[in-house]
Amino acid sequence: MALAEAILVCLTDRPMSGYDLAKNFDASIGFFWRASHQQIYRELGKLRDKGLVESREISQSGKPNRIVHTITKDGKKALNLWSRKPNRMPSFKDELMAKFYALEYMDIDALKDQLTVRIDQHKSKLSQYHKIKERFYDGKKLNRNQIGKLFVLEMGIESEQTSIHNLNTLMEKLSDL
Amino acid sequence: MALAEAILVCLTDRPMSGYDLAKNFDASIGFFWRASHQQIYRELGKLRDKGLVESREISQSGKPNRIVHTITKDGKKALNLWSRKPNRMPSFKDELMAKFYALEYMDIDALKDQLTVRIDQHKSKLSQYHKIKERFYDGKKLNRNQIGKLFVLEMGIESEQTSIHNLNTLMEKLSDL
DNA sequence: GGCAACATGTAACTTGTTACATGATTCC
DNA sequence: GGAATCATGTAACAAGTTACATGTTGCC
Repeated sequence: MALAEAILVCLTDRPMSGYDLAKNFDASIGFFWRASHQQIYRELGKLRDKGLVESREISQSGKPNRIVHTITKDGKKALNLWSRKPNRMPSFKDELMAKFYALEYMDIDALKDQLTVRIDQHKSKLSQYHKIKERFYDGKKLNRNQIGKLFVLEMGIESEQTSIHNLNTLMEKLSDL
Repeated sequence: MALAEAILVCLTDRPMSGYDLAKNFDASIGFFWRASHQQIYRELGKLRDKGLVESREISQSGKPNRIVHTITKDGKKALNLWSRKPNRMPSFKDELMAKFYALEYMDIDALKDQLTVRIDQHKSKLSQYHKIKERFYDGKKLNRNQIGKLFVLEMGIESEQTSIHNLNTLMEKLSDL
């Protein structure tokens, strides 16, 4: 159910096309929700059927036409309703960590390479978050919606830093083996 | 694909029934992989078909019979192969955090209650991890398999602590709003 | 000429969730 | 008498992944 809400949440910011949403998921809400463009297009269809978003096509010369989706009043009501419902356990899945659970059967050098890759990914996320913070939040007057995003962004920064630290420790331990 | 491997990883410890696995997922590997018992039973059927586990029924008086699954040589080979493959991006989904992304439309008091629930869940995870550490790892001689598990467990402890800290901060910010 | 970005989608498949179903034993 | 634990499963549905499909503009 919650992909629908994640999309609605994004659309409270501004009307967006499926393509915009897919990129937006990677850039901002992607810290706590991921979705591929196929999923997003499918879900947008359902949201339109339920009247939670309104879609209109915008002609563009050269490029293909965009279909821009706007959240409706019913969509906003749905968000408020959702806010009062209890949450599912956050889902978290990490293959790399699972591999450490059977170290005896693993190729240790391969794991080290994979750790390096993972650490780099977290570093690039971290610098991305820092850039977003500087650009859109630091020293700006913020409304309630923006403040919520800033809170989550700051948590994202903390949690990326912790991940990098923990993975570096793991790498050292693996090397000392 | 990786649920199969998560199950195999658990079975490197000792042969287990579907029921054992479901509980084990919650207690230990659950930090980085979750699965319901329905998923586990379905996947065990596939693993048996591929010859990666062997299953035999054990009669019990009173209780229903258990079907105990043991990892085979092919299963161990599959794990080693897996260890050399690159990992997917870890998947992470959190409804509660998503809600902060559209604060304007949310019921703030409801969110505070949900934050309290979440913090308690992390606290109970943390104390569970501490107990496991004391009981099975502290002051013990460990083989390579156990060392890997300890590494991950220590990461789990760190990351629960960070979560609790971050969520408390979030709660304060929400109250100051 | 080739690749990336823009832009939307379908089809087939695998995973994950929810609800249902059975039935004994133990504890309160 | 009722709930929890032990133990295994099916069926239906929702969510997520992978591969395919199309066609333009702009950059190197």
